[in-house]
Amino acid sequence: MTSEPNLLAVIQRQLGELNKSEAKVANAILKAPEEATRSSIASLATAAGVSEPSVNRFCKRFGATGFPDFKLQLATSLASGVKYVSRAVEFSDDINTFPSKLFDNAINALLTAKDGLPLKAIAQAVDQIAQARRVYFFGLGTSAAVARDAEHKFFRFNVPVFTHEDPLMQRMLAASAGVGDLFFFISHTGRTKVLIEAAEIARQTEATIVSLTAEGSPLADKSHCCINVKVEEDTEQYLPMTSRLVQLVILDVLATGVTLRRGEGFTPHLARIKDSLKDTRFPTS
Amino acid sequence: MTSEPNLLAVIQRQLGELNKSEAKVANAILKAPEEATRSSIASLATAAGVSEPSVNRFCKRFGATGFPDFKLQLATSLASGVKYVSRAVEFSDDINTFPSKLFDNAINALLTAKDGLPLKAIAQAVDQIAQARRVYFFGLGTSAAVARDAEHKFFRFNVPVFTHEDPLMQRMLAASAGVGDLFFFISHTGRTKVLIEAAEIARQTEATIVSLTAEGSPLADKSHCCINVKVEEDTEQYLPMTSRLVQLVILDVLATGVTLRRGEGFTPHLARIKDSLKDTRFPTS
DNA sequence: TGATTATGTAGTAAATTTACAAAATTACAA
DNA sequence: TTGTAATTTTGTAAATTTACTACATAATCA
Repeated sequence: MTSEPNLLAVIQRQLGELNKSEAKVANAILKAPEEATRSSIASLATAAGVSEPSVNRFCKRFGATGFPDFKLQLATSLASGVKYVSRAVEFSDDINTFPSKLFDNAINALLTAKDGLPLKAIAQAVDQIAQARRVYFFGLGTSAAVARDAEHKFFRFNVPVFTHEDPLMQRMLAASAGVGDLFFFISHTGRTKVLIEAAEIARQTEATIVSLTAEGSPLADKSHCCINVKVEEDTEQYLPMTSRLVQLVILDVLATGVTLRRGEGFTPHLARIKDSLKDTRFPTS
Repeated sequence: MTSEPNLLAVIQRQLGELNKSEAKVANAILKAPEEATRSSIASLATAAGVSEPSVNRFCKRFGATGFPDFKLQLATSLASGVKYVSRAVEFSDDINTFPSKLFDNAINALLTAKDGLPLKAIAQAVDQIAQARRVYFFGLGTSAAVARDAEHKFFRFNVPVFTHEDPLMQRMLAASAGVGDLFFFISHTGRTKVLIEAAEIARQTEATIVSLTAEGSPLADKSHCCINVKVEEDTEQYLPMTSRLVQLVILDVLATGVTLRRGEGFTPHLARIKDSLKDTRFPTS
């Protein structure tokens, strides 16, 4: 059963090849798709100005087993695409509206990213990280925080990691790199000059270069392996919030990938690290 | 009509408060959600081992007008991208399964957080940050990265911010605090000793203490204003990934809230900061 | 004009909902 | 505890709505 991702588009496309009454039904649905999912075959027939069997035949024509099945497909199709519309925060917003807008945008970004996940690049990056002797996470500005986060994560997963926010340190480390070193660059835009320069320098060594950045950016060009993050700038007014969230989750994916490669025997190690933090905390009552 | 983004999660959450037969229906649906959207009330009743009206009552309990409406909502919810309630990564997972699991968990966490957003505390925190002379963001471990992120964010929004990862610096700054100082503590567990100690020290001054942490934790007790993050530890194997994402979005909410308070006249300032970064980047072709 | 296709009518079957009664559970008093 | 009344939960059966099928009529085309 191939559930069509965009049923409305299919209906639209076939409009010309439909019978008169089928076209009427099509138009009625196109005019108010949401409503169509909620109405009975009788009311839709009335709305379209045709008989009930015509509606039924229309449904079967589009691959459904009947009217209820069609409604289901339509609802599914409507939901998959435009569920979370990105909504920009406006100055007229108040406490009841803007927080959920921001959450919706974040959720939307993750959903979009999940759909277009570059699995091949991720798998490759996992391989390379797992094999690396040392991993350097480099980022600047907000991406520095992401790099710092990656450091924490991978450190727990027993990968020898280093982070530096200082561009000069980044250059020097890049210059002195060798086989087994992996440089992981994180950048929202992929156009930050000093970061690209560091990547260039590293590229001249035997080191591996992986980046988490925008597709087709200068930084992506310099990398052996680039994990593309789909960037939707529209809603990002002044801070790349949503793309940063996506970056964090992707780093989590990478860390998890590395752990899975280690296999089940690695679990005690994680437990030990978790235990080591126990004494720094107040016990749960 | 508030169409629930993740109906399955809602059902899962309410499982405990359901009647016996309602719970049977819930389990049958959770076990095979896709199938449920395609079956009749009769077959679902049989599958759950209850009568048809019980299924109908179940549907109404969850805000639907009846069984067909419920199926529609369920289908919509399933299509919106988040397939399952919360799925732990297992060692048998491969590249095709675990990345989407992690994304699903992240999305779920944000959806859940969005539902139970402590708007009052957030509004209060926005007020306090907007009025503060200085804001210190303190966190340790993974929360330090979140604090660092907050620094970047609020800095852009022209709030005088400081971050320190060093517990000793945190104590000293806390000790020398005065009126107009705001300490913002970030902690996943709210039980990190050194952080709580810093909060205690700050509490003895005239400073304001805000925390982003777990409800009812020792850290929350020390705060004038606590923004609770609902923590779902179940899926968090060794890293508090999802709660960190929630923290980040909430910080974004706070920063946005502060900006909105500033009013429209503040926009040029943001544009200027954005411009100042222009020369550090390669232009878009 | 005959053949073919399209559409509607009416009846039937299926699915859903409602009303009500039986069963189970709970609360409370002896 | 134990029994009883009140309340809630659940199921049965009937009513209603909804969807489908078979067939007849209308429209279209060769």
